[in-house]
Amino acid sequence: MTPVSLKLRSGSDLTAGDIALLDGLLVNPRQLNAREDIVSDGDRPGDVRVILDGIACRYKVMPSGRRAITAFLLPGDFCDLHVCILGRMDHSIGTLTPCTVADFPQAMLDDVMQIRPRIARALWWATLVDEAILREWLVNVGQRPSDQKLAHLLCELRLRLEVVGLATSRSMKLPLTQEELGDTLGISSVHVNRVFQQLKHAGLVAMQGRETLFPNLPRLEKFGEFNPDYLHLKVESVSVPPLSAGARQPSPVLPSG
Amino acid sequence: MTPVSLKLRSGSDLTAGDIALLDGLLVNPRQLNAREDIVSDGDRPGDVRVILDGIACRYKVMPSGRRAITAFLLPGDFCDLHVCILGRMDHSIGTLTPCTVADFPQAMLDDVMQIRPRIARALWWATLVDEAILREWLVNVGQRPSDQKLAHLLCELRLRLEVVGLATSRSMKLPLTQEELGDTLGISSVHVNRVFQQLKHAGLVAMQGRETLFPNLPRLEKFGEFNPDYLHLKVESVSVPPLSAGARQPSPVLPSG
DNA sequence: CGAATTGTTGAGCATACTCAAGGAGCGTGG
DNA sequence: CCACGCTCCTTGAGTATGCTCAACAATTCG
Repeated sequence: MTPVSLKLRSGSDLTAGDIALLDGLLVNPRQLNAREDIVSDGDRPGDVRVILDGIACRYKVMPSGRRAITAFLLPGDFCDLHVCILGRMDHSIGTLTPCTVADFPQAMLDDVMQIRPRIARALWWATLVDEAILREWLVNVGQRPSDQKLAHLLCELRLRLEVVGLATSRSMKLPLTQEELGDTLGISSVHVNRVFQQLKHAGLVAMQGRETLFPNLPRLEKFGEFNPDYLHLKVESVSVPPLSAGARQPSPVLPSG
Repeated sequence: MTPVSLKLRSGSDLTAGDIALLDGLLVNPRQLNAREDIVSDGDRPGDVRVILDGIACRYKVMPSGRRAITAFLLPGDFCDLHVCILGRMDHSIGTLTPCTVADFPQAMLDDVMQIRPRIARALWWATLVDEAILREWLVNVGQRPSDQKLAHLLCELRLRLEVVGLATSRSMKLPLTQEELGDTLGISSVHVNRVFQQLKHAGLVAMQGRETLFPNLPRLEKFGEFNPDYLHLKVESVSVPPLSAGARQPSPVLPSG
């Protein structure tokens, strides 16, 4: 079973037949090095790329030369489902680690979506979850102080990796540099470093070689205000008790008119 | 013609018949006051809501009580197309100004998407553009200094309003408070005020009553690093290289008939 | 006209940035 | 096996951007 079906199963209802069909349609698997583009800004790719192994990212390059990372693509994620409609890429996708990538031929995609409504629905679901993640990142990056931003991002990555079998509630292997985390959170790599140390000193994370350890995941999730609802997983969250809205200041947001 | 078809026509190819059908399916139009919720976090709404007039927003409320605005919904925008699949709202939608809202019955939606592939495609397009806007906001909020953030947001709103006939290249009527702009950009309302004044003094924007004027739109767009490509409008703008004649049409994703 | 909301300004402070230098880890080649 | 070079991490110092608090002015709306 590929990470694709692992992932889609986590949020939708696919039968064994659906899964076999899906996995069989992934063609032309290939290895890419770290720091290679899978799809570049302005491309009009024909087929849809899927990540089978490794970590990639969506990114935009600012006029200043700074890179803004807008998504992490983990095993099982689709790179550019949307390009079939929008035509041209408005951002690039590049590998962060060495990756295995496969293609999902666009013609097959059209057929499958007609013939297997459950699969069409599962792909819709994946697209919409990507959008929900974007909303959550926007909130994270826009509104929280850096220590909470980092905590939140670590929690999300851990859970998404767990879905595809690459993390546990205790640890994950996260081969990202502090600069990449900074490009994601909109803070400098120097500041990522300092904030990371704060989290370590607070006992919220630890490092063991290249493994990131979570000595106290509930506390980390509470600190990062991480509520996994936005990932829309079927499996009710393992580790997370509902975020007690321990509202520090229950000020109204939309005053009743 | 409703703003819905105005908007969808700007990015996809709808026939007069499609448009008449779409507009006819909007039922139960109603007036809402400013600062009312259209859909609330956790809801499982049945039908899809559409904004016909006024400005609404998606927002999340942080544990601190702070409101994070993740999208503006302008006339012609769909509120919650995605809920059909994801089930539960992971954020709220509320009016910012008095609004006219109508419903698009979910059953109709399913039918129409099967029978009219062009409409299905247009709705897909709208969803994907929403996602592209989110990516751009993430970059804007995460990476740019406040003055550029504000400039960029103003440019986007102006263009989106122009699409539905509510702005020109000279001016727009934007009834948002500085606090709302701050909740969107992740900066305080006080700072919005100061930055706004900088833009005015620089001659990039001006106010005339409630109209926002653009004395030098190209300069504002340059300053805000605004490149409209991410809105994926058909009307080709500035920097977009020409589509080669006889360009291959991207194949449809949903059944064509 | 009065109440409420929104916009404006100042002062002091906190968060996060830049620049810069040094250290640790790792792969490569002599 | 060690030396080298590269990348990444770490730390310090000075600075800047943006925040909070607070007061007041202007505008809107009932």
